[in-house]
Amino acid sequence: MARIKDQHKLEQINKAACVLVLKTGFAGLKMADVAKEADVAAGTLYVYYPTKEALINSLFKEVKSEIVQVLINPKHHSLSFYNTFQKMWLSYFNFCMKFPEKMLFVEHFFHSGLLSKQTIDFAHSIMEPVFEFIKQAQNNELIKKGDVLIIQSQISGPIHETIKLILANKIKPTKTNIHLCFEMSWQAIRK
Amino acid sequence: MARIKDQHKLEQINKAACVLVLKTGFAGLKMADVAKEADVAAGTLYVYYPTKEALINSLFKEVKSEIVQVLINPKHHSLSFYNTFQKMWLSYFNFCMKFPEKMLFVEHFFHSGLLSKQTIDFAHSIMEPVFEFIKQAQNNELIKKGDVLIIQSQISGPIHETIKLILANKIKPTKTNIHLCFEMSWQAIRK
DNA sequence: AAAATTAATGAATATTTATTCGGTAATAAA
DNA sequence: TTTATTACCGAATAAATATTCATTAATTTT
Repeated sequence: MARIKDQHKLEQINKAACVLVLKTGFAGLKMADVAKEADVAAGTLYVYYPTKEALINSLFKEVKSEIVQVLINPKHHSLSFYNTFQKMWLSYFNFCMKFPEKMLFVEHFFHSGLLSKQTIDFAHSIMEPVFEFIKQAQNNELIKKGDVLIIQSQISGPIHETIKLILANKIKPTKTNIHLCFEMSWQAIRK
Repeated sequence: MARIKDQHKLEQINKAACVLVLKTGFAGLKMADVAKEADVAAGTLYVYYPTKEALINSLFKEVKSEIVQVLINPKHHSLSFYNTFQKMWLSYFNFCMKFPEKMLFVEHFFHSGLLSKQTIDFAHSIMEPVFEFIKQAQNNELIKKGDVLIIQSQISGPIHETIKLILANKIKPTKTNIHLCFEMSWQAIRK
């Protein structure tokens, strides 16, 4: 009956927005630039999102979901905790290396004041399975007790900082460096 | 011969900028808002800084210097490495708790693309004494070998994430939580 | 193939925000 | 006390940026 929206175009827009956040920081995120990078007209952005704020919130949710999916890979759940943790850690590290713009996008916007409360709550709730995974390990006396959020920050914090240093060309993503980063996180959380 | 600049007013402006970054994120940093928060006229900002970019760069350098001064307190240098490290860690943690706007300001802007290369280089060079401290401990076989930047990211990363969680009211800054955070970092870096 | 529907366009417009500047007020030197 | 100098003000302006909308192009249905 009518022309339908081009899903590919939406992906182009989302990717463009992520890439630009990485390149220019999110203070520099301009709708005109997003349109140019996505190779669409400025007006087209408003076919998919009513406002810039909506674009950012929607994109944030999508990327955050993608990250959680990277973390909770059912394929890794049959293994021992250490092995599952190791796979999880590596998956996330590799994801960040492959799509630094996505990691930075989420990092930058999370505490930016630009996201709606609804979006923030969504971000926390979607992480529940990950927290459950940590809690179970605590109950089995495999890792330290305490608030799961603090445990988690000991894992994600160093990864993020390390990736940033790699992006800034201050360190190289060598096997040695990556292994050191993982090993330290493991020593941090283990009993 | 003439009226002189009011140092206090400059401090007001700097503090206002930091506070607003914390409140609204730095994408929302507007010169008019800074002026209002600092209780000065918009034009006054341009007495102290030629542009918004200059304001941000100057402020960044100032706050980063302040942070480094917190880290390298000569009073702590006579102690054992563990004790010095502990004091250092606590000083920094307390600083972040007391002035979260400063920590977040530096965090946010460091990878924002808004800082000049000169400012970024300054930030790295000023950290040298801290890196030296870490290297010495490595030579004395007290902590793990490897790139000092990776060691450092294992310490600052969790602190930053934890402070952010506290600010977001997701966890409380109890003795237990703070101690857990410290203990994990120590276990991460120790030999 | 024609009609109907809506995606897509991009120049024009609205809005927001950085910056300027003529005037005023405060302070230091003469 | 007078004069010189400059901080300070804030409304006006300039610049940057988000958003609209009349039009066109593409796609689906009949």
